[in-house]
Amino acid sequence: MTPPTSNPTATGAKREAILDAALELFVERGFHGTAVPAVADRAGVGAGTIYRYFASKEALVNALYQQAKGAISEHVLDDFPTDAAPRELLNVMWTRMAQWVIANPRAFAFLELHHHASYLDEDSRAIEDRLFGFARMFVVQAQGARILKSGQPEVLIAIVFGAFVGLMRASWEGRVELTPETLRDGEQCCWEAIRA
Amino acid sequence: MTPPTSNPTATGAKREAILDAALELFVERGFHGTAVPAVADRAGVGAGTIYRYFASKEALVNALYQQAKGAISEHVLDDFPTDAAPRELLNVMWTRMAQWVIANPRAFAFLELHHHASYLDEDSRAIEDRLFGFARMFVVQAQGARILKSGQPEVLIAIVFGAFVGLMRASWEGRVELTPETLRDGEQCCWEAIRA
Amino acid sequence: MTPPTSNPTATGAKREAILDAALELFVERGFHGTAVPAVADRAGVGAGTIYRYFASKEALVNALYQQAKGAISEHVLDDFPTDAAPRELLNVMWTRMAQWVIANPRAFAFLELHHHASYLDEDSRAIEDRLFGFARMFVVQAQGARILKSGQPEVLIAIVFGAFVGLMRASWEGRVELTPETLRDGEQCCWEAIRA
Amino acid sequence: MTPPTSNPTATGAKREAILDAALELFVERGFHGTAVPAVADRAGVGAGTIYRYFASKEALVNALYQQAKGAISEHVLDDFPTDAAPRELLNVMWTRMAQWVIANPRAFAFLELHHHASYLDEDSRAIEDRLFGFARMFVVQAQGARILKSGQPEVLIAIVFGAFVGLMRASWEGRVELTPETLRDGEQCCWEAIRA
DNA sequence: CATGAATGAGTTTTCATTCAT
DNA sequence: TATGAATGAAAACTCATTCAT
Repeated sequence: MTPPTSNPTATGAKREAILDAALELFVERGFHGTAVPAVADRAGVGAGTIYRYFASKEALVNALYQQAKGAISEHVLDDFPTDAAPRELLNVMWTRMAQWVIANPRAFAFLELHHHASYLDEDSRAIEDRLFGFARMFVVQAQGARILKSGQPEVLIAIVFGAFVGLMRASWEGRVELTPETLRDGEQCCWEAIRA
Repeated sequence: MTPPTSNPTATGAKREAILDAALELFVERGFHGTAVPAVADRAGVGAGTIYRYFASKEALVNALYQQAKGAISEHVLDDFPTDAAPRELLNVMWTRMAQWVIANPRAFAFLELHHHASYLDEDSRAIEDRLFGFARMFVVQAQGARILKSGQPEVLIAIVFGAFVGLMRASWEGRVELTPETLRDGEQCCWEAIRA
Repeated sequence: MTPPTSNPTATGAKREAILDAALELFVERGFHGTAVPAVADRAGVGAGTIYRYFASKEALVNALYQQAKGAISEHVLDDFPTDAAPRELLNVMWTRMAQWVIANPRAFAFLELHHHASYLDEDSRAIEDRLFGFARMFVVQAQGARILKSGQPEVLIAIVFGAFVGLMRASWEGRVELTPETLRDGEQCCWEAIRA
Repeated sequence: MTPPTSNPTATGAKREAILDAALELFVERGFHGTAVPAVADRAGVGAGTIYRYFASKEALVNALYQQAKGAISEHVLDDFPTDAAPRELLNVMWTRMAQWVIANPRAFAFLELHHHASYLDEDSRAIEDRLFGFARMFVVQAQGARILKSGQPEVLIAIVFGAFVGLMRASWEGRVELTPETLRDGEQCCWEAIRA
């Protein structure tokens, strides 16, 4: 009667519980600082169960990384208004990134903390940073139109993304509150940082 | 002839070698991912020797943290031209920070990676972020004088520091080259980001 | 139509598949080196199914041992020509043993490798070695008739069985080929080894 | 004062204790049936200590195998009277093998039980069986001189070595006592088994 | 002072066995 | 009856720390 996909204990429930628990603990204590049985405990499963879903602790962290990186990219780039003006493009990207971070704060923290870690495998590294690629394309266009400052496009991108991350970190650490105004102000700062 | 306590290369040589080795390894592999004997090997000392200088692995990482945080603060704030105009203050801070990071790239990476880690002790957390405090003071003053954008001063600070870190990370990861022009451009972006 | 208990392929098919798979794996990797799920995989049954036929992994290895030991004894001793001359008795025993080993090479290897293992239970140990008992009886008789060398009968038996096993091992390891001539020559050697 | 080599706790004492303990346990319970901490307990060292001397459990079993195989070969072949008559050659080989087995019963059992095991590495397999090579050479010579039976030399060798192993196993299992007479009788049986 | 061999607690991982389906 | 997902006890192995030299 109940469709299988709506059953909360359906296929994948344990896998999700493990991923959730691992995300929390890897953010709190780091990869090497987190013992597999601790993940199992928090997920409410036996220690051996983790190895039915992930070949190793490394496979688990990589699955988490690829999932999170894919999810933020998809959220930001889905139906992206490619033809909009640069100011509007910044607004869309900034707003969508902020939405995703607010909805998935731990996943964002996880991505930041595990960026370029030695236990990430080739697949994780190979996930081209689609956000970066997109951003670069638009920056180059807008530089051509003299709308943005000239110079290496990577510098402008590093500044905007850096500022975004700085704001998110300030929020985790309780130094600023992420209100709509704060976000809008931050976005405007970034626009003025890069416009010609 | 030379009194042992006054010979800087003799007395502190091993301690320095241990700190250097630990800095490298903690950046490469993280705190929990680095074995104490590995630090000893890279430092060229016996494993037991580390415990003559540091009570524990945690004490070592905290010493490193406090040393690095103190060093960058001192480099930036020493003889700080408190009375200069806001644009000049940003220039001094940005330039000195960049100088220190270029001279101590691993130490800066270490500070970024180990920020707020669970194994940092009270002393490490208690190092008030003097840079932050200074910056906040000037931002508030300049906001009062309508030179900077209004709003929470922490937002402006998060944006500028975030952009700085973003630029440094882009440099480690080879996406931008840290030339004097790049740095000057980045600084100018930040100024335009925050000025009223 | 066919009563289930009399259908040899239906009723015992899974049990046989499990025994066959276990025989292969125990020979390849040893008892402790073989995982129960690996046996299930090779047998083409579920892991839980094994426990419907055998109470434990130990029960499985013991069933295998007793089956193999019983089978070789039966093959050799069935309708044994008790009254034949010693030379003829050796021929019958040697020939039948060789037949069985050629037909059941893995079972013979299994018996050799698991002889006196700590996980064999009392029943397995208690299977009096009927071949041994028979052989001893004939050796003692033939010694009495001055046809075989005098001395402890167990020495002669150990030599003949040892030589037989040596030949079989040389065959597994590819050092000799088990042709009818080879077997006949080996038998003749053994006869000359023990005759008075 | 005391020369280091005569100090019972000198270099290697722990390594020897580990090898001895492992030899006993591998014979009693097999490779996979023996836990590393059990070896450590019996050797009177900490579990971690084993890994200071051997890279892994596999490295330990291989060291043991190579040591034992080398020792028996050396004992038998050292100063071998190459020019003696075949009957004398058999006597020397048989007697020396028996001496070594009586002095090192567990090591011989170990070699028999771990022969061709899957966890032996290339080096262990590569130890050419020098005894075999020697024996084959003499058998071929003696066959040329019509002193031994003709046919594949490997068959005669398999029979003699098989008989020897059979006798040793009968002794471990308490079926025969290894007196000088028993050994001499066994040797004579083997001679009559193979002579032309 | 400096060392590095030694250790046992803790880590990742495997596996015999159970049990809900 | 048959299954295979789940498990926890136990395996191999690592490493922070100590201490005899």
